[in-house]
Amino acid sequence: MPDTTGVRQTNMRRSREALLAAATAAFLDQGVQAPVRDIAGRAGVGLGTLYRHFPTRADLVNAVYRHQVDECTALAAELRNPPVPAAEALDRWITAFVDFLVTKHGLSIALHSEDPSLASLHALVLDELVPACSSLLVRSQDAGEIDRQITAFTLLRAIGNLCILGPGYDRDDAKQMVARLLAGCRTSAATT
Amino acid sequence: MPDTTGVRQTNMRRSREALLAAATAAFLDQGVQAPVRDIAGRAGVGLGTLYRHFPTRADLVNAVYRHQVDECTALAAELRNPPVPAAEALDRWITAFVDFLVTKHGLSIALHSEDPSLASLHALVLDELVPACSSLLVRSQDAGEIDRQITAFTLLRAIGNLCILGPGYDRDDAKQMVARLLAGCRTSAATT
Amino acid sequence: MPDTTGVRQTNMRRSREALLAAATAAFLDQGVQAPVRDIAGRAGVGLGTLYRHFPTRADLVNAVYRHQVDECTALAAELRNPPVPAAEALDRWITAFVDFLVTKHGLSIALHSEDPSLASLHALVLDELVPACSSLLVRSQDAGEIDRQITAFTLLRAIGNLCILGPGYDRDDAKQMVARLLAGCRTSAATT
Amino acid sequence: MPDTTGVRQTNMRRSREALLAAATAAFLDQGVQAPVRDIAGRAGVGLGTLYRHFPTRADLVNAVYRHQVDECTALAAELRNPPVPAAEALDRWITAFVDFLVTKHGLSIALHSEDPSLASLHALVLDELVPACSSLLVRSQDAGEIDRQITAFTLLRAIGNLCILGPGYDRDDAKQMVARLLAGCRTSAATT
DNA sequence: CATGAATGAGCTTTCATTCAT
DNA sequence: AATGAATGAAAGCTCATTCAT
Repeated sequence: MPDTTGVRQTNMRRSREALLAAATAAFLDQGVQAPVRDIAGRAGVGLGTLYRHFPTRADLVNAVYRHQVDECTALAAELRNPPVPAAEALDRWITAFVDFLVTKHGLSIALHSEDPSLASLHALVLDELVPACSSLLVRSQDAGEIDRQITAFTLLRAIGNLCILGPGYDRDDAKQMVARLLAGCRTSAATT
Repeated sequence: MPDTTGVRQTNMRRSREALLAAATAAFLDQGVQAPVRDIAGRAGVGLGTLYRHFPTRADLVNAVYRHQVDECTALAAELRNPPVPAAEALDRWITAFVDFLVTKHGLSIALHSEDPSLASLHALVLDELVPACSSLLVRSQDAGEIDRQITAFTLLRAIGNLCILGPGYDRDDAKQMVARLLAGCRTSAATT
Repeated sequence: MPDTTGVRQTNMRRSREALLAAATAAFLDQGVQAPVRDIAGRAGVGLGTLYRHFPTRADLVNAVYRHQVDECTALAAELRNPPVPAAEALDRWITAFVDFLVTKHGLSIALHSEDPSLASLHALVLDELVPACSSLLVRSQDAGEIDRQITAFTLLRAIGNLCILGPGYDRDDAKQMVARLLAGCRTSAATT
Repeated sequence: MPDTTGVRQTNMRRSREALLAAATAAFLDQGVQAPVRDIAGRAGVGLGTLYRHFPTRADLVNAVYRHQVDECTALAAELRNPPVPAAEALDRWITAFVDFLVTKHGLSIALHSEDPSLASLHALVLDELVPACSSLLVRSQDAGEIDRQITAFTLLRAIGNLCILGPGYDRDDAKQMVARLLAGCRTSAATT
């Protein structure tokens, strides 16, 4: 009996990744509501295969966005490593975060869905992204550069919102708006 | 046979309004995806009646939000009447707009739906709200208070986005974020 | 506006009854597991109609068997009316009950399904048939004809079991076996 | 290259037996409808192995119950050996049979399934259990103790039915009912 | 005009069965 | 021979839409 485990795992991985890619694309095209059949179809696999890898729709949705969130977190870790000035570090992370959001804007949209199957996605963001942002934010606040009123969660949420694109409101608009929001969060700016 | 035309028209109007109210409420509770049956049910009319008044779902959705948009525009007109200083006028209009959005936040959500049946809703906003905002915005820009880069459309869109609420991000958070965004739009603020 | 309520109710009733008949037949042919689609098909109505009348599968199943159980109970009431001797009354009721069971033997089968959707069916039997039987049984026991150890529930259950037919075991076999079981329940008979 | 035939056969046998045990357990827990995957899982073997040993579901079902039927037959043979009085021999065999049925009550249930894949199971019972019972039954009938009308098949079937347990109807109830049925089969008892 | 019963396409999910490894 | 990943045909159920009354 030859050991075929490696090969099989490779094939499974291939299926899994095809499904993730298909789902990502489908969510972008049709929203998070995209029928699983379509996703399986795009991925070139059967329905059963989809369900083997992602037993419930929520599992698939989460996997897709966890992937994206993970990339975000990793990005944050990288940016935290070199000891850059607090303000610049926060700026750069947010810039990267926004870049990420507007590129794979499925996330922004998904984050606002009322769909109960996305409940855990919100938790994910809370658990991963908020701390990542918080560490940099607090440093900026300690340096007296950002208003202490701002919380990482609210900031992320607002940025997430600003990155929901649409006709006539593109990536550059979103980036500009985020930059202006940040400017308004600096201690020098007057608030309501 | 008595002429019942008047009565009929009254009844139709009543149905129409009941449906609009029901749809507004339903979209708030369950999102724009609310089942038509629920809406008819809330309105206390039959399904056929709903379909008579709003042959397509888009018709209903638009009607609902046109109503809300109209209220917005009226509000803008009122605010434009007294010759207040440019900056204050803009501030107050936006404050009112935000108040409106976060109260009937169905609009914010609907504005970002990918649903093709909402295409005309976007046009509506363009045609009504953008001019309303623009008049005040331009005055502020002429007074050198707001950066000339800002367009009414982008600003409205960004504000609309910031007003998408969610758990942990409530009306006050949205208001604060909008205020900070506005602060960041002032000429004194540094931008990216 | 003509009052069409009566007509509509008639049509609904027709659908309902077609569904009940179809379900009864389907349960007989294919067991209680018969697909709802098949039942709707047999009834000549759409799936939605089935769900309108019987929102859950359990509702349908119960409706079908409640009908049968009700007939049983009515039968019992009739038999109780004339003041016949205790032993004869019990005999006749059980004879009728058996007749009923072996004719519409869907009931016997359904009663033994482990399907959780049939939980309420069991309750139904308990609530309706057990008392019906019990009244006659107790009279026989008071007359010293039936062993006091026997309970109505156990007796019904046993009879129900004996009436599960199969190839080589037909109605007459079941009737004979029930008669012998009853004979064994008389006080004169020796027990284990 | 060593001769691995023996080892292989041992492994196959092991798989087979694991599958039989697993299926027996599964049928008990979940009924004869238990998913094949579950059975393979319980047995700790792959799905392919299950299909190799039992190409059709009927094969598996039959194998499981043949095993149980065989135990029954063996039991019968044992009981037939010592020359006990006819009545007692029959009593004891039936007692044992009932004990067996109510313990591994999967059999009783399976015997009444309408599933066509169980057709051959009925034949099995006919071929093995009926003769076993018949030999003892006839002796009792020859001794004038049991009514000549009774056939082994009908008796077995009736007993099998009485042994279908359920909530409120346990082993002891079944045993009592069987005893009473037997009592009713004695020549002294009056029948319908 | 209004009603709501009926329809059936479409969705998620399960599971028997096949077959490459 | 054994494995289990993949397949796809159902099944239960929802809901937009039609249309007889």
